[in-house]
Amino acid sequence: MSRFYITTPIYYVNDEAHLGHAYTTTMADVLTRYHRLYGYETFFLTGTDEHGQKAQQAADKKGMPVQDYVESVAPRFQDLWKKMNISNDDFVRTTEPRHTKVVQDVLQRIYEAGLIYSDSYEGFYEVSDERFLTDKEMEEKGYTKDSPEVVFLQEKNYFFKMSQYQDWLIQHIEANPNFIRPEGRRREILGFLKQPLGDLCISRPKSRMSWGIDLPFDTDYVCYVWFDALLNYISVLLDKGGDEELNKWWPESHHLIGKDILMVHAVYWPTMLKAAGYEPPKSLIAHGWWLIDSAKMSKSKGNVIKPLELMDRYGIDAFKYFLVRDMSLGLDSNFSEKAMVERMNSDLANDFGNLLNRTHKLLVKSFDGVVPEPGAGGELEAELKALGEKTLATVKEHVLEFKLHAALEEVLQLVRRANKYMEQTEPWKLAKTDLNAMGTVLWHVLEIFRLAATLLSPVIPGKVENLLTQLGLDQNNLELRWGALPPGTRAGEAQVLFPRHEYKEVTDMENTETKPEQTAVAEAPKAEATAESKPEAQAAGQPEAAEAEPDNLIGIEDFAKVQLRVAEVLEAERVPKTDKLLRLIVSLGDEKRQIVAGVAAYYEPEQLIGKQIVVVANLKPVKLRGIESHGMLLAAKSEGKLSVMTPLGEVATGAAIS
RNA sequence: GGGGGUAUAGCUCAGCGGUAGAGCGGACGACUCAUAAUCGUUUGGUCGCAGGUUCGAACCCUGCUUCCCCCA
Repeated sequence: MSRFYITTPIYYVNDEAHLGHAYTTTMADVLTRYHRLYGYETFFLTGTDEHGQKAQQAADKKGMPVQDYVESVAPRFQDLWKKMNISNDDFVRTTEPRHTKVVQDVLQRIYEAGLIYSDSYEGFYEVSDERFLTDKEMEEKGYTKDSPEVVFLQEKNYFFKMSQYQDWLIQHIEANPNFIRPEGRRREILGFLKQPLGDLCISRPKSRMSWGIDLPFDTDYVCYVWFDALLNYISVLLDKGGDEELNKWWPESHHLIGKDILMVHAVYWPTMLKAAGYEPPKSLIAHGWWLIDSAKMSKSKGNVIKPLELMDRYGIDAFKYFLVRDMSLGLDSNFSEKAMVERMNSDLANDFGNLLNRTHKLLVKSFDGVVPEPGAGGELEAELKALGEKTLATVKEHVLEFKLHAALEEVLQLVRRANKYMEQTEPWKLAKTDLNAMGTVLWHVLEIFRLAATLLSPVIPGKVENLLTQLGLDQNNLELRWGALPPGTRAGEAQVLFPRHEYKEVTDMENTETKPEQTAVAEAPKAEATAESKPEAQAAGQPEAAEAEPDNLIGIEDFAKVQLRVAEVLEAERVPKTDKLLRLIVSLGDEKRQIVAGVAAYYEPEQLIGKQIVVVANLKPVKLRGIESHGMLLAAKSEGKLSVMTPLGEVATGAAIS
């Protein structure tokens, strides 16, 4: 039996899941489901990377042991994949003994083979980035030896003799054209390997960073996170069944990764495996990024698309369909909600869903919902059969080359052909003249639909289940051959499979329409610096309030509309290219919020971190510089000075203010 | 500074030596079984710029430029 082993990167446990994570995992899932459909034995692995400084820092900030912290956040990814109906076979966490054990075994083995040596290094170390900087980087980042961001360190470390595998690696890449895909990425790596390859530092002294896997030969050190993380791809297999299990899957192993981590997968990883006595994986597939307004998606730009929100609004299957359909392998794609809605409407609602709906109605009206026996059929029907069979073959070709977007387009062509066929034959007219002919038409339309549904089932498994019910079929009817639709089955209730969605573009017009709140909020960056009268004006929603009549007194009920709460600032950073805005992540005790505040001219980000502040909690979210701001902080301003409001004594974060 | 990718219709992309393509969008028409759907017709491009090779270049070569990635 053919096999297929696919992995996603293990995601950093501290990261909040975003579109990129959802995309990679969805692609891996869809590829796995296709291979299953084609009869492959499959293994699909994903997981979380839980070691390293960032997890440690996050735990410290919360004042909890790092292991506890990791336990608390690790389920976030698992829950998301469950919600997204992802069919991974296993979920590995790098803090699990089954993983750490293998990492130590491999380290020990490489060490004993004389492939690890110790050396000392000195230089400036950037704390936030966990790495040493070159002189030039120091200069570029504007650091001096006294900068708080860097410390001068001299330390001994362990190095893996990666350099000695350079020639072997070049040869391997050249001899295996499909090892790195797409082709452009392969050339990139080969270009990189023209320069001498260095050795790889694989240790971190515990004095500096202790959250990691101990080096078995020197317990004063922990293992470098990448070395640790990469081994997940084999640790699960080795733990499960030793070399036998590994040998079963490894020859058919594929790593699906983002282009940003290609270097470690194409250079570190094969050489590590080689040193440990294993073969490189069969292939690396590097995909592009989802760009938003052509900018890289990043937390600091605040343009992080939250997959959960979009899924709730548009449905999981439609969302996955869009992701798979709209990115071509290897290239970056622009994400826009508009493009997504258009894609879902035209492909899924209009072409695919509506085909089922119109056929179902005809079937019920003229055949009491029972799938008719097809007649012999003529040229048109022969053409449909030929197209169906061609589509089966082409889709499989595309899938085996990881070209899922092309595969989906192929299926949609088949669906469009079926809609056209109905216009050509007009079965609603045949209902009055020739029921046999109508039956032949309906059977052919339904057979195309069944075939298309089968070929889409890896992408929209939930909806396919629904549509099978509507047609009175089940999973066994998802056969990959023309003609498998059994006449005589009785259809179930009709339902709209994919509803159409309207996309409302947020235009300037609309912004002005909702003037009372919107205008006020939109000016928040300026306003916050002069925030005194803000809450009242906004909560009341009264433009008049801003005009400040002499006796603009309000009742207690007006004040009660404003929810003021105590928040703790967890993170703060400047919004790039602005001199007034800070982006804050605050805790309200039970939830986290992102707030953009116009206080950068008065406060350094560090001054606010850890402080308790007062925020308006029930303010409508608004985007400032493309960053969502959910709430605003209170500050007093006088004579060009500004002071952020803070409670006089210690109170619980999230406490209500009245 | 070096390496690599990318640039084709309003949008998303395919084509990679032989008369510029698809889907979406726009316009017009047809139909009415259907989710303002579907079907047909149509609109629409000095293929980033400038040179070169060739009988012939979107495609090969050289040099620029845009955006992006990697390395230093």
